[in-house]
Amino acid sequence: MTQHPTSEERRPANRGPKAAAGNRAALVTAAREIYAVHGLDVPLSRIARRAGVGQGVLYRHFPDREAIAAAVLEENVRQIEQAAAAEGATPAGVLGVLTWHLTQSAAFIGLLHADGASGRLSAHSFARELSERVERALRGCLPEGHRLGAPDAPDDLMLAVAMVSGAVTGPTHRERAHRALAAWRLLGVTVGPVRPFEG
Amino acid sequence: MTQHPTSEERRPANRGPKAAAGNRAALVTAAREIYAVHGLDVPLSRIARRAGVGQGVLYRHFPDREAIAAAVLEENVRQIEQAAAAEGATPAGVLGVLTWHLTQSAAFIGLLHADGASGRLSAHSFARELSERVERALRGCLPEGHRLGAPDAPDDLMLAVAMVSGAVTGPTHRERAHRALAAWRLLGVTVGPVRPFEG
Amino acid sequence: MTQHPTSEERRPANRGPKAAAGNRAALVTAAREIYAVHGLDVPLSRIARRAGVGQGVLYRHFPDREAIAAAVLEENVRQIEQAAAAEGATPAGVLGVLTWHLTQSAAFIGLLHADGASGRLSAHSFARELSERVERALRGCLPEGHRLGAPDAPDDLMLAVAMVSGAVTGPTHRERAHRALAAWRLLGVTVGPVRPFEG
Amino acid sequence: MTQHPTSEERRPANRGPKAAAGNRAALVTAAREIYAVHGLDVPLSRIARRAGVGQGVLYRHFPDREAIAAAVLEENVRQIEQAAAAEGATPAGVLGVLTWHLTQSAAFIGLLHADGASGRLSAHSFARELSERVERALRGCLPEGHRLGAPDAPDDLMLAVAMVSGAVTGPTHRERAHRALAAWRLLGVTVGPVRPFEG
DNA sequence: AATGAATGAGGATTCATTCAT
DNA sequence: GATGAATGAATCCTCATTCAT
Repeated sequence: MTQHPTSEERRPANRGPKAAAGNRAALVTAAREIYAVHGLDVPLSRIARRAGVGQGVLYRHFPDREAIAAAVLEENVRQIEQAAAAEGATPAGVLGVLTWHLTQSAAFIGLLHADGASGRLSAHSFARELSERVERALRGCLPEGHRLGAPDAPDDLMLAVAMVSGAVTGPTHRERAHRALAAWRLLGVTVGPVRPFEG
Repeated sequence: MTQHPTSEERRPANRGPKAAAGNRAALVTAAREIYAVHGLDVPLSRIARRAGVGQGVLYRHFPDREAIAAAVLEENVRQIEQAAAAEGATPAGVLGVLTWHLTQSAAFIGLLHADGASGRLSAHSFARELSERVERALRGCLPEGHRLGAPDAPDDLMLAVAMVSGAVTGPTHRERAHRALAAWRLLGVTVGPVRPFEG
Repeated sequence: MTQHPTSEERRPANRGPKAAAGNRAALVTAAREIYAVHGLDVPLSRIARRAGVGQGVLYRHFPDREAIAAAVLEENVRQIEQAAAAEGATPAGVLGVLTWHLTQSAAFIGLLHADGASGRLSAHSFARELSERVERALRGCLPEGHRLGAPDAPDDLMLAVAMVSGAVTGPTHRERAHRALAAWRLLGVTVGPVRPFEG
Repeated sequence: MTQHPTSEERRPANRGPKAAAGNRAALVTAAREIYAVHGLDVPLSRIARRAGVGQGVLYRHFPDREAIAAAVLEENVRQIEQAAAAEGATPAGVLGVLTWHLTQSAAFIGLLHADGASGRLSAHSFARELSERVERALRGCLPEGHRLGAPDAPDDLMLAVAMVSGAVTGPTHRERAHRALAAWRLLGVTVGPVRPFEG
């Protein structure tokens, strides 16, 4: 993840079989960076180029377009899980991490309203799985029987997350974070600092 | 000089200029139906085919991809405006109409969180315009100085709409409407019947 | 030729059958103006629009793309014939008129090296005809048995014209005229004022 | 996501990366042959087909329409440069090579009157560059201070070349060479054998 | 195991030409 | 006779995917 040039337009030599694991990581990193800026609808060749590997390597590690998206999102989800599992995790803190990821990644936003009629991610089981992992992580750190808002609102936890994800727009990270926080506030939910999880 | 129209083949009937208005309407209808299911990122040829016209007709009526999207969305917005302007309009009623459109059209959902980093619609002025028309319509029928939620949440009206749009997912209309209502309820907002505006 | 708006983007009403002759003239004028600027490879619709008529009118008067080019060029050739037939015509004067047309019209330049392998006009008999009319007009006003340059150079009159046409390039009329005159000078030919024929 | 490659059909053999150089050469050859006959305004797909490669290969090697034209013309220019740089080069000999290329390639003819109002090549810097390389090559082998024709004719070298290029027409190579020689003769310029440069 | 060229289908767009009105 | 909409083939170009090396 560090030994690979991430500036686009690099054409490195074949670094040999040893680089396999590193290549995978480089691809995920490259994909994350590109997805963050351009969304999921990007030529795969661009990801490979930015990762500094050939097209074939991408296909070796990820059988299709969804696989790499899943790998990128998996890292987001994992951080949220780690934040939830950490010593002294608070709901506010975990939601802060979740929110941070929402502001970082257009793809992650998409994940959380995946299964929408036009969702790029819908109809892919990995999206549901990842979404459920987020849900489990969040529930795990909330008080037993916790409910947001009105008592008759069903499934309110992930509903709230989806709602916030709908609010996260804007060109700059700062602006997106601002709107996300405003959204949580509208829901009456307190959210900790918006930041990545750092063990 | 660069075209070799096969001058031998049979041509389907040219239905003549009288068909122009009908064709335009057919294109908008076809686009709406396709957008509703697949979102805005659809081959234009598909729209033309479904409308039962040649590709050229689409380009004649709509100079580019945005133009037809704008035409489709404009109808959604117009209904909301009409609902807001109608005799005896109530906030709940207008929001019901708005919500109905959210449940009908993936494209309309997209409009209301346009300007997201990866938004298909962002960076197109028509999206901003339409979005502002929705805002004006809604504000016009709310009590003076109305605010949703917490008093320090900025710009809360459209923020709430964006949030609800984030919640609208699901394969069936029924399910989408259900989630939209749940979202409004989480925000503490009462919404009238979810239905199209009918003068 | 005068009653028709030549500014592009005009959409006049149907002016009725009486306008037929005027329409033809308007088309030729429009075509000439557009050809002068953009060359022959222009959408026919553009010509019709500039002429202020429908596409169909163009096809009524000119069965194909070549026909309108021929009509435009025919006017150039006619002026040269008139210059040659006029009272007190001199070779230098007629060549001046010819040269003026060369500097005015990319299409006319093309005519005079028509039948080149890639000539847009080649393979169309009208090009040969027009070219021959130019030749007859020029020969008619030269002294009997006149020859340019070396005595063994065959067909030297039209060869010289073709050569000069090859020299006529440049963005401005002034520059093109300058180069045309320089070309004639290289051939040792005296050319009168470069101007249109005015009876 | 926007592509539906028919994953069922048989694919022609992928001849592998080794074919790259050969493909490039095949494309240039195909382009030269087609340009010679039809000029530069040819569908790129035709070139690819004649070269026996897919469309994509053409775009891989040549990013746009100009690039392949430049590659083809560059070879013409290079031969002239080599002829000019060769041991014992004479003006007549170099002009013979130049003339040979004029008779071979409609595209090369076009290059030498590039910047005409409707010239396909004008406004492309590569055309000017190549044209200047021809000029330098010719000047380099002419006697110091050489001038063609009248002493007041400006820029007479390339003017003469342009003039000859205007004269080069005709269906057969023989005829084109004949007219080219006649043109040079009219200018009083002696030209050596019309043939390609062979080191 | 990596490279990156080749393939070709698909989508966007333009325009010659026809023809209902 | 005029209008201008409709048609759709042709061209451009992109990119997912395969595969020789």
